[in-house]
This record gives sequence, C-alpha cells and structure tokens, in this order.
Amino acid sequence: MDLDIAAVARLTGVTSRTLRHYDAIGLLTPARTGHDGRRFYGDAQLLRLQHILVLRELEVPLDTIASIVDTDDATLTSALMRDHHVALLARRDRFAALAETVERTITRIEKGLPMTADDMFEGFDHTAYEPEARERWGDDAVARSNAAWASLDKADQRAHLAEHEAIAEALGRLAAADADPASDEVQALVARHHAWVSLFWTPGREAYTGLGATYADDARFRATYDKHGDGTAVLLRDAIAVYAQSLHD
Amino acid sequence: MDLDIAAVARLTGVTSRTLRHYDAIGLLTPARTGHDGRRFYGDAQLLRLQHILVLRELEVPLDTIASIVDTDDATLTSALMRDHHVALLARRDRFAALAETVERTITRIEKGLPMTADDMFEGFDHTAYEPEARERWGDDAVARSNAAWASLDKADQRAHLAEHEAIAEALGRLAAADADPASDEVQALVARHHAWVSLFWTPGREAYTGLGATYADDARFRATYDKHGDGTAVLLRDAIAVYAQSLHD
DNA sequence: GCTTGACGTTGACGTGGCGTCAACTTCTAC
DNA sequence: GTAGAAGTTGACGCCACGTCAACGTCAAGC
Repeated sequence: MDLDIAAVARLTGVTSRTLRHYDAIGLLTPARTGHDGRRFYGDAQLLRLQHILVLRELEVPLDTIASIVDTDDATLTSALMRDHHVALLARRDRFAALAETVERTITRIEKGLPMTADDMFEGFDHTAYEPEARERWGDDAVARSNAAWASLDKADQRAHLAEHEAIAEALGRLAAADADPASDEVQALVARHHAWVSLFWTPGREAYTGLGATYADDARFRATYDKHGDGTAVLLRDAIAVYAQSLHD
Repeated sequence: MDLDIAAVARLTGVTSRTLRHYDAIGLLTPARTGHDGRRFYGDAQLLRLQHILVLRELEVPLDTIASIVDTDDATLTSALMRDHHVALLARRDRFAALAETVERTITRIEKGLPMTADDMFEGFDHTAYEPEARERWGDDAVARSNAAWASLDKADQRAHLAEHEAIAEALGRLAAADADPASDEVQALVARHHAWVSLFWTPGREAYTGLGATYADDARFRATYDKHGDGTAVLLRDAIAVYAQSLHD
C-alpha cells in the first residue's frame, strides 16, 4: 500500500528532489519513514499531492498552497477543490484565447494585412479587459483570493463556505416562489451576498452589477446557483442590479 | 506610432521592469532610444514581443527564446509560430485534462468511492503515457525541439522547413494518384520523412508506427498534411507502417 | 561473506526571471 | 520655479527547485 519515493515520482511526474523539498518545508510529510530514513507515502498523501500540484499549475506560491491544503475538513477541502477546478477551466480558456490570437496574427501576416496592436495581445494581458470576469476568474484573482483565504483560520473558512451555501439555498427557494428581485427578503440576501463576496474583493456599483450579469450569462456561474433551482442565477442578477444602486461609484 | 515603455506595458500586460530586462539581455531592443535614454517601441517590436510572450507561456527559457525569435526570415517565422500555435493548443488540452481529473476526484470523494492512484494523476505526468504523442506535443518535447532548432544556423533552419514542405507536397500528389503505400516512390518519401523527424527525435519501429497513427487520428496533424490533398495523412500513416518494419526494436 | 550497482539519504550551492529598493534625471503642469 | 509623475541605471533579493558531493543501505550474484 505504501509507495516509496520513486514510485510516487513515476506516478505523478514530479521528481524525487521535489518530494524531498516538500518534506523539508513541511508541505508534504510522508506517511511513515523507514528506520533508515526512507520515505513512504500513502493514499492520503497522494490526495494531498494532487491538490498541491493543481495549485502549483495555477502558479500559487508554495507557502500559500500550504495554508490552503492544511484545511483538514473534508467538505471544506472539496469546496476549495471546486474553486480550483474552475480556475483550471479558466486557464484552459486562456490558452484557447492565446491560440486564437496567435492564429489570427499568423493569417494576417501571411496575407499581408495590417493588425492593430490591441488585437495582437488579446488574451495576454489579464488585467486590461473584461474587468469583472477577470477579477473573479483570472489568474491573479485566484492568487489574491487564495491569499485572503489563507489568512482565515479554519473555523472562519468553514463559516464562510456555509454562508454562501445558505445564501444560494435561500435564493433558490425565493426563485421557486417567483419572488420580486426588489423585495425586502431578496434584497436582504443580496446584502449578505455582497458582504460574502467582499472577503476577496469589494465591488462598487458598476463592478457588482457586472458580476451579477456574469452570474446569469456565464454557464459556470449559472450552474453553481441554479443547482438550488432554475432561475436562481437570474433572480440574483436582477436583485443585484437593484441593490447596486445604493453602492458608491 | 512609437509607444513608450508604459504604453507597451499597458497593452501587453508585462511590466516595464520586464521590458527593461529584455533590453538588458538583448532579447527585445527598442526601436529607438530618446536622447535621455527613454525607450520607444514600434510595430516590429510588438510582433516580436508577442512571439516572445507566446514562448514564455510555453515555459521556454529566455535564451532559447532569443535564438528562436532571431530567425529573420518571414516565412520561417510564421512556420515556427504555427508550431508554437499547436503547442498552445496542447497546453489548452492539458488543462482541460487536468480539470477533468480533478472533477472526477471531487465527485468520487464526495460519493465516498475509491479511486486508483493512476486515475488521480491523469494529465499531470507528461512522460508516463501516450509516449509518441507526448514526445511530439508535450511541453518538454517543445522545449527539446526548440533547443535542437536553436542549435541550427539560419540557412539550415530554412532548409529543414523547406524539406518538410517538399515531402508533404510530394506525398499529396501521390495520394491524389492513389499510390500504393508500399511503392518505392512512397517509401523513398517516408525515408526522407524519418530523417526529417530525426532532427528532434529518432523514433524506433514502434514509436514511428505510433507517430504515423497519430498523423491520421489527430485532427491537428491531419490538417497539416491534408492541406496538400485529402488522404495524404492516411497515405503517410500506411507508408510509415510499412517502412517502420525495417527499423530496430 | 563480499562485492557490485541501484537507489536512497542529507547538506550546500547554483540559477532563472524577474521584483524591489535606492539614487538620480527629465518632462509636464501649474 | 517648483512639485510631481515617470523615466533611467545599478544592485540586491527571492522562490522553487536543479545539481553536485559525500555517504548509507539493500538485493542479487559470485
């Protein structure tokens, strides 16, 4: 059942040096150590390693990774992994966009057509356009939200996740009852939602409205909310549009 | 027309520090320098920068990038960019695979189902499986082939690209004539093809056969060959299957 | 029992691609 | 004329390992 360091290296593609490094900094401690110092890893370590490698692919610094994977609660872990799963999809889309930009550049050059500088760098710059979506789903957003997340202790982390679930669920019920987006009940939930989002990022009027629109437009967001009932994402969008009027600039 | 360093930074998303670094190591020299030392960039530099950034996304070291983007011939450059475009698609697919693996892991954990260690790391390890495809399209393969490429001088680089075009074109004509894969004419072209491939990687019998299969199965490869006429990729695959019998293990 | 070779161990130093000061100059706006 | 924004050139710092050296341990074959 226990795998030695070479077996783990073969299985996962990381080098044994890296595994030793992760042990040295306390990021991944072997399940047990042989009497001669040899390292042996078990299933729990493999799962942890997978999560570590996912975050490494997302270019999260190792010390931040450490505080993320150290959350020992199972539901918490899988919730975070869902978040990182979405981030992987975002990176997939990013490379698709880059490939498209490069393809456009090649055909333009070969045909001798001119090209604007903006077009040439579409997809490269991850801060310049689509502000809300990039804010929430871009690479640096993941980094920042991970850092914010890492600053919480475990109880706070659990509470934060539970809060979002509670909001979405309550919204789902109101959506099923065909509630008015401007009603007090719905607006109270939006206020909680805004506070919830603000852990990672405090959106102003325009940004929050944009975020609401993204919720309803983007398939990934919509699925997250509509699993509590169809129309939940749309209700949230419309409610946010009302709520956002009270926010500054 | 000329952009100062801040404008380029905004446009492309790189920092001005990075641009200064690229100037310092001779990777990207500004079009002109103001009398006070300020840097100004033109269209040619932007195109070069795009290529640099693509290669950086592919994790190619800067000195290798330098020797790649220094090929001054236009057709050569666009041929290389095509190659790197494919590499971007490969990375896109890689992240898609990672996301899928993570998704599988999450649902398995939440349902309490067991999971084999192999399944958990599908897509992470880029050396363990699909040897031929990974050899040709994986990240490290791009790195190695770029390094091999960089070791050639410009005349050799141009000759190498022309050779592949010539082979593919001749194959296309024979495919249109419904030639026999085992015929001398076709086999002579396969011999040239094997020699051509061997600049970056010398495949044995099994690997070369696998490469041929990939040519016909993978849409990206197929398109590359079939632009010289439908059925070119299939002819090449079948001809390789014959040719490969003469290769060692 | 002894050697051999594969594979593990622990330090220690090296490296690539910038980030981040510090100290200074230059242009623009009021 | 002066403030402030943004440029310049060094110089050092940093992260995630790679790489090398010196050494220990185990299984297999003689």
